[in-house]
Amino acid sequence: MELRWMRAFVAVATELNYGRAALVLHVSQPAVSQQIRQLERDIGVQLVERSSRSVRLTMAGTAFLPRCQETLAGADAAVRAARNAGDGEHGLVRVGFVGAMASRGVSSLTSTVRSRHPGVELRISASDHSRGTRAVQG
Amino acid sequence: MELRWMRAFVAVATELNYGRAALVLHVSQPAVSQQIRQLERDIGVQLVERSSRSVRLTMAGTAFLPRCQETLAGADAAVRAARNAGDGEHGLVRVGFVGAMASRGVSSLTSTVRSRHPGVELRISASDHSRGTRAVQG
DNA sequence: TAAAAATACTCCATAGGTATTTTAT
DNA sequence: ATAAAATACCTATGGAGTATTTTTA
Repeated sequence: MELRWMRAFVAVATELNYGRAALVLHVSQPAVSQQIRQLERDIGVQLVERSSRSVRLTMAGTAFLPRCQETLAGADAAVRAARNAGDGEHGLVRVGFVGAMASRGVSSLTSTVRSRHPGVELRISASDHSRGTRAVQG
Repeated sequence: MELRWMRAFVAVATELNYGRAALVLHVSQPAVSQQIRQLERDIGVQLVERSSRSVRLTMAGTAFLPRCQETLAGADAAVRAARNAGDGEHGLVRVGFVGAMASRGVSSLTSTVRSRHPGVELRISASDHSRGTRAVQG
């Protein structure tokens, strides 16, 4: 099963017309024909009843449609969730250390942070006096 | 977004090891690498933090995983629903008509039934006497 | 006969495989 | 030194396009 085929099926089921479905999907009409055939081959069940004059859904197609839409919506939600969680995972973080702190495992810590948050620019500065050292995010 | 990539991601997130994920997916290890890279390119966010010694999920990957599993489960459910609805849409149906019934729009009716339920073998018989005419499904 | 889907074919992109290299422990 | 992922490269399958044919209302 591939989402491409599901998208094609939803377009066809919605438009009930391969040509219009093709326009919606921004592909050619034969491409839609092929996608539906592959989908049907994959499932092993005919979903669309075609003639040169009308397109209808079979019972299987009717049962498939809402689940298909749910799945596509779920995929979109998954992508949004990932992008959303990824936001904030970039920018600049400045970190300052004072005195002996600077030599105690800082480098392994920074390499860990750098590999785990590769989009974040991390700037480390060691200093004897706390003046001028600060952490800024964004 | 394609389900293939989601399947690869779930395998990697589960195994936390590209080689084992490849075994689960029945593909080679470089294929898994490529699928994850395509997935990340598609989403535009890094999902997996790799080194030659460890595989971890980023925050985005952690957020993506459960939604991904839901989506894959949804796709399976959609396929099952279609197959289930398709069941019973095959077999043999014998239909008999008596007298004038046989000539009143039967052929258009049968052609409609045949196109809408292509897996069903439909046998029509016209008869003057009702003896021997019956409907059987299965 | 006209509108719409299927078919035939061609081309390109993507998927996947093997061999090898890089990297981190 | 070793185990694991990345890279390079090659091949093949699938996807998509154009042109054409078939079908049915």
